[in-house]
This record gives sequence, structure tokens and C-alpha cells, in this order.
Amino acid sequence: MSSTDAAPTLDDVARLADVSTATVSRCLNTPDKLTKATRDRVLAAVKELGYTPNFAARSMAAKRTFTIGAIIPTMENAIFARGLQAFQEELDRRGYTLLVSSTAYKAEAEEKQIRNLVARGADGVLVIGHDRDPAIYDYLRQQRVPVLVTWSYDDAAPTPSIGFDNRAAMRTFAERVIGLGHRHIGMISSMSAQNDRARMRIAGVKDAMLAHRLDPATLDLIEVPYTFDDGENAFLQLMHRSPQTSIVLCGSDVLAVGAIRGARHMGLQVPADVSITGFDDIELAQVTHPELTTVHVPHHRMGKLAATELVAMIEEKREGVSQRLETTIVERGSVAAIKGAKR
Amino acid sequence: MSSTDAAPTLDDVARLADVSTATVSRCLNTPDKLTKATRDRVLAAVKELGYTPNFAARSMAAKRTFTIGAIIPTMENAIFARGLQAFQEELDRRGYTLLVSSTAYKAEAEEKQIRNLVARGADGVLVIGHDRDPAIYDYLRQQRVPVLVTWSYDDAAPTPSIGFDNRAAMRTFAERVIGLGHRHIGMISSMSAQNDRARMRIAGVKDAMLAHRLDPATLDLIEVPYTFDDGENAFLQLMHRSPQTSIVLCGSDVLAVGAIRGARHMGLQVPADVSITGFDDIELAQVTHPELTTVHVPHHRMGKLAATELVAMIEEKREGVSQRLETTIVERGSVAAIKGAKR
DNA sequence: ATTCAAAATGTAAACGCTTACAAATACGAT
DNA sequence: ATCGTATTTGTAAGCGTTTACATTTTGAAT
Repeated sequence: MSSTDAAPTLDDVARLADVSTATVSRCLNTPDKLTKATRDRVLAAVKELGYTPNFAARSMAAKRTFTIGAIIPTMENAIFARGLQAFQEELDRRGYTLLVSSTAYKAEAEEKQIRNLVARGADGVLVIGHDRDPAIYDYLRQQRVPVLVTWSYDDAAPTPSIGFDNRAAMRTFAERVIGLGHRHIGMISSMSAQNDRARMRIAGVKDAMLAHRLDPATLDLIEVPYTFDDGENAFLQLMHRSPQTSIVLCGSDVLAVGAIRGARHMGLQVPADVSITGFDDIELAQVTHPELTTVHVPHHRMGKLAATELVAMIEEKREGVSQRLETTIVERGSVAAIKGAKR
Repeated sequence: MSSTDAAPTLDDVARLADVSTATVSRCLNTPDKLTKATRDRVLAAVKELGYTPNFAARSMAAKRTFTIGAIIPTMENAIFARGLQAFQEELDRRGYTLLVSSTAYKAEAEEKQIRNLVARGADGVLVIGHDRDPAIYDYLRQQRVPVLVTWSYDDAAPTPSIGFDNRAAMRTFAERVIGLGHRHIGMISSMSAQNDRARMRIAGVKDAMLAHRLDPATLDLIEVPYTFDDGENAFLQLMHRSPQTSIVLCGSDVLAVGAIRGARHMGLQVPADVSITGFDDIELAQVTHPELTTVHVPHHRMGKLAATELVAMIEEKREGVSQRLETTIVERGSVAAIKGAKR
């Protein structure tokens, strides 16, 4: 209705409702501490003025923001979207707001983003993977901001994590495809520096090779950034220098989709001429042709559990407890057995 | 080094550097107003304490946050990712931080998100498309928060916009494909309620039909949400009820990719049996087979211009000026001409 | 040496909330 | 009616910055 000069404050509401500011504050935060009569009066005033509490003032006074920050490597593709969505939903349910920022996979960018989030008063922080400059962990500890790692599980790490064992997951998966008779193996990974997930997946493949008496040194590995184009280029390069490659394991579905396109552009049939696999099982894995055989990650569950745990860490002021989730293998159509394979 | 009990404040820094809090503040905000000697002393203290300014306190005192909020319909797919990335980069360059939140295409969720952003002190707000409850615009006006619309251009709208003419873009595109001889046209659109972009794209198709003496009433239109599955299901439904359909125009690349999968599952060849088109030209359009013929939107330019304009609105305290960007048609492989078409 | 304007620094009042504590009020038991 | 307790409301002190204004310092000009 009325259109005063500046944004209305608690004082304005208090004056209009003829109560103290404390009462207005209580009405907004702990409404059941008020008589219905006053509550209604205050609410009416709030509505009439179109009052919105000032977040900065509130969080300064309360020393709480009910905000949680998440730093993810990228928003450009959907890798983290589903998990984050679930994380956000659970947070919502518990009265927290999510602040997201992305680093474009630049380790240096992460520290800045984290400081920003903390400066903004994040009550807790969610990060992807364990690997990062120890200074970041020191800073977070000094600021007393709880951190939770996700997308990775490592019991031995000092930071609690809710995720899965990337190495074991990839190992199991690789063993399965090697069991199909593949001997000339290529791998396209994201850059492994400062990225334990990528590194562990590579290690997993090597574990599997070892288990099958293949020399891990023969793994034709190529590390690239994270786009479709990167995947395609890597694939072309790989097939060019190792034409006998029968399967290319990709560190992510995005890279795998790029690789499939590369195969098409080279005139190779997938999986008849070459098998290609992904990792993550994002929706994208089901729109390619052939659809992608990949490792399914429990995005939703992981996001939800992470939210639950992080909120508990904050509210109960306790250390986080790690939790290992299981991954599963999803066979679709991008892998074929080698003809004449023993098993 | 030291690890005091709570997060260090300006006061702590001031004490350590043996200056007043005002000096510390100036050192952080307008460093050239200080002697090099004091500046160095303060900076050293900042570093020693690991001081990070408290954002809430700062924005309360300065009544500025250098934060801009953006509300997008979804983060689940990459439709808005590229534009937002460019928006963010330009903002960064100008010293602003971006806060993003998404509504999952729920109109009701938008108001809440916007209030939240404003409460958090956003100096300006970016939204997608013009359509929304007028109450939202009223609120923003009352709070004196500049708003800029993007992904849509409408000279007549009261809110300034930096985008393209969805209707004209779709009309031109549809005319082109109709010119290829298609007479039985299907369309899969996002839900058009509270979504001028979707509505205008539909209108564009009808415009084109009219221009080609086709009855717009014969357009077989189906509206669904925004996922791959929605696109696939819509396609199946469409082809089931109108088997003679020769081309399906989709309101977005995501729906189109779903439709292509639907065609594959039905055993239909694209484009031999049926043509399918998209809209947006996100990277996804190039990983399907066939690659998608679509309307290219200048994501990057749009994001960058939006950032520039919104910051100008804030800093120069002036009305925004709208700007219309051009779209182009990208022909890839998902459209075929009807055999024996006149022209 | 003295003067004066300019530059550097300090003082202290906001900013809009929350909350400990104090005061007032309501209500049941006597 | 009176008292005591529980409930509701008010008072006012922070929370950590920025910034207008006041004060001090600096250094060039005399």
C-alpha cells in the first residue's frame, strides 16, 4: 500500500504495531512466544509495510546465518547438479539456504571462494574431494567453520567425507570390462593435479590391470580438462597414437560423450570398433547413441546425507562422521566383449 | 601463526598494527589514502591474524554489498550456464559477486528467492524472461533494487531487458523449415504459463504457419516440463497421435535431445523419417546423432552485456536501457527437406 | 623558525537486528 | 482480595564495519 522512502526496518514495524522491536523480532523468529493478538498485529504491520528483514543485520546480531556454502568445480555441466539439488532440498527442509560458487576446476580459485563464503558468514561449507591446499583447511579450522567433503570417501583423511571410494569403484568397473577380453586399454581422465577423484580413478584402473596381469605402464592415459571437446580431442589423439586400443575408459560421462562423438567423427562404431565407458551416470549418459555404460553414483542420496551431516555438525557442534556410499555399474550399450575372449 | 579464540575483527587488527579501526578499514578499501609505512604495518597485521572482513558488518555499515543476484529457472541442465558464466565473469571484472538461485521453473518459488536475495542485500537482480507476478516488480521497485530481464527482449515491457526476440527468432526458423516442405508440424514446448519465452516461441511458429498459408490450429502442440524424459515422452505421444508429423519443433535443445532419443527408441530415423529441431544451441546440441539443427543464442554476449548494463544501472542510479540481440540459425543434421517439395 | 594547506589518522556515531535481563501482566490457588 | 508463578512484553547493550567530522602530522613556502 504505502510507499515510504526507504526500505522499512524493524523499528518501522514496531512503531506501526505499537510494540517494541524485541517483540517484532520474536514474532518473526519465535512466534509462539507471543499472544495471538500481538502476533496478528505485528504480522499485519509487516504485511502493510512490505517488510523484509535485513539479512546482514540479522546475522550480525545472531552470529548465525543459516547459510551453507558449497564450492563445486563447475556448473557448466550437470555432473554436480543432481547431488547439489538434493543437498539444497534437504537444507531447505532444515531451514538453511545454500550458496553455491564454482571454481572452473582452478585450485587457486577455491581459496578465494571459500574465504568469500566464510566472510559471508556461511555456517558450514561443503567441498568436492579432499585434495586442496592445507592452508584452506587451516583457515577453516581457525574460523571454526565446519567442512564436509563429498564425492569422495577417505577414512584416513582428516576431513570427514560423505562419498564413495573412487578407486575401488573404478577398479571394480575396470575389472569387469577387462574381463570381457580387452587388453589394449586407453583412458581419458580429467586433470589429476589437486583432484583426488581423478587420481583415484586412474589408480583404480591400474589396480584392475595388475589384478589381470596386465602391465599398468601400458595404460594409455591422457589427461584433459572437462568439456565435450576435450573428450573428443583426447579420443582422437589416443586412437591416433594407439590404433589397436579396444576400449577407452573415461573419467567422467562428459568426457565419454565427447569420446563417442570423436569416434563417430572418425567413422568408428561404438562398441563394435571400440568400447567407451563413462563415470558418474548423469542424465547425459542416456541420450547418446549408444547409451553409455558407466558407474552409477548415488547423487541424490549423497547430497541428502551430506546436508544432514553438515547441519548436524553445525547444530550439535561436533566432528563430522564419514560415510561410505556404494556405487553400481550400469551396463548400457557402449561396451562390447572382445571376440574370442577366454571369459 | 597464532590461533586466537574467535575470528579476528577489525579491532584486533587495529590493536596489533597500533592504529585506529578507521585506518584499517581505509587500508582495505582505499589503500592509497595511507602512508606506505602504515599500510604495510596494517597488511602485516591482517596477514598475521588471518583476518577476513565480516561481510554482514561491512554491508550494514556501507549499505552496499557489491553483490548481484540472479534467479534462473534451473541449474539442472546447461541452458543458462554459459550466459551466467559470462555474466559472472564480467561482474567479477567490475568487483561484484554473483549469487545464483534457481526456481525449478516454479513461478511461486521465484518470489521467495527474490525476497531472499534482496534481504541479503543484492544491489541488483537479474531475472530470466518478463513474465512474473506484478507483485514481484512492485516489491523490487519499493525496495529500490534495479532489475534487468534477460533471455527475452521486449521494448514494450516496463522492465528493461537485454535479450532477443523469441517470437521473431522462432518465426524465422520455422519459416525456414516450413520452406523445406513440411506441412504436418508438431511442437514440444516447455510449459508456457508464466513463461513468455515459451509462449513467444509458440507464437513464432504460428506466425510462420500463417505466413505459409497453414492453419495455426493444425499445429500439434504439447507442453511439458524441461527434462530429457519430458522431451522423449512428449515425442512418443505426439507421433502416436499424429503419425504423419514430418517435423517436430522443440522449444529447447534439451527437449529436442529427448525427442531424438524418443525417435531412436521408436525406430525412427532422424531426419529421414522425422525432422527434429532445438532452440538455444547449447553444447549438448553437438553431441547427439544427428547433431541438432537449432537456433543459436548469443549466450556469452548476452551475459556480458547484462552485467555491464546492470552495474551501470546500480552505479549511475539510472533506468536500464534495453538491447536487442540477434539470433542465428545453425543447420546441423536433424532436419531434412520433404521430397518433392515445391521450393 | 613560522605559517598554512594538504595529507594522514583518529573519534565516534550510525547501520538494523537479536537477546539477556528487567518489568509488567495474566491467571490459578489460596 | 492476595500472593506467587508463569507468561508476555519492554529496555538497552551489543554485533563488526564504514564514514563524517575532528584532530594531528607533514612538508613546502615564507
